[in-house]
Amino acid sequence: MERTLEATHIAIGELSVRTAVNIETIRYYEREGLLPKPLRGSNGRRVYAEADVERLQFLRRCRELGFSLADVSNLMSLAANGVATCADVKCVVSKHRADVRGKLMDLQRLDRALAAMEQSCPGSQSTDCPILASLAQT
Amino acid sequence: MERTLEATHIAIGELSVRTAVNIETIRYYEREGLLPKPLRGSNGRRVYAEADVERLQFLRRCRELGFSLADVSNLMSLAANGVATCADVKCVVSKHRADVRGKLMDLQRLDRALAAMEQSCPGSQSTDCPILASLAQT
DNA sequence: CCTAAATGCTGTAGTACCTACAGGAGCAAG
DNA sequence: CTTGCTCCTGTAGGTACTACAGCATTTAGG
Repeated sequence: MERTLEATHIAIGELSVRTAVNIETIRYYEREGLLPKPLRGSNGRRVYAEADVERLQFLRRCRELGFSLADVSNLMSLAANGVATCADVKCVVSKHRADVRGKLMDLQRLDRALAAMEQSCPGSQSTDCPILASLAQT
Repeated sequence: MERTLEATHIAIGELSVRTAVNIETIRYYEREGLLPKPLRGSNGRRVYAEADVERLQFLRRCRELGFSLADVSNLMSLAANGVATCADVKCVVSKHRADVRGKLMDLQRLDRALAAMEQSCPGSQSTDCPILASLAQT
């Protein structure tokens, strides 16, 4: 359990803890090409370096912001080669935000409709429910 | 093409048109047990009745309100036996609405975060993007 | 009457993003 | 030496559809 200055032999379990990403998910990202195939120790186990921690943290933050894996892949290559302009990056973000706002409005409509239903129903022991009636309306 | 008074020989295509539900989706609902297995004509094709139109419309309306298929199944059996109380139905609706409101708040947080990112970025030809910087923050 | 288009059938696979095993190997501590 | 932990591969499941492939039948037009 020695890890002093040269901490560049990171096992998948430690990577998982340090990034708060599930081990199975890490392997999944590798299969999907979002993380590079790591080196393997003589026992066949994956060996990571600090750079992998940073890459995976980037990935996790993107996912928390709701970006698709395709978007994340996109953003990563933009970040990687250093050729990306602000305009390129902002475009990805704006598209995603438009998507989020669309979903937001859908959910707001939904919430209003459900609120109306809730209000219409006394929640009593009656077997004649206005909610069912409105769902069954011919 | 005769369909005058006794219109109780409905083909799946007509059911699809009348309910605005995809044919493949209708067959999927049947497989999942949300629609009863219909009669079959001598040619093996599905034959529906008016009651099926109503059931499928009920189903579609529930889906439009974002209920899961499990919830819909639940609501349908509540509606079917006539033993359901308002309280039972309202409980399903309220749970779902709580779920929707949860997602709504998640999306609002997301939108705020994305808006902040968008504002931080000039969208210029600069290759030093504040969005990438914030995503890569160590 | 014949043919072409439309409709229907079953069964399988793909979508997005993981998560959860099964069944096995290797290594360290007690 | 045994127990327990971590790790490995490969596969299946969940959600709600959608999209074929490959075939049979029905209907409309000429």
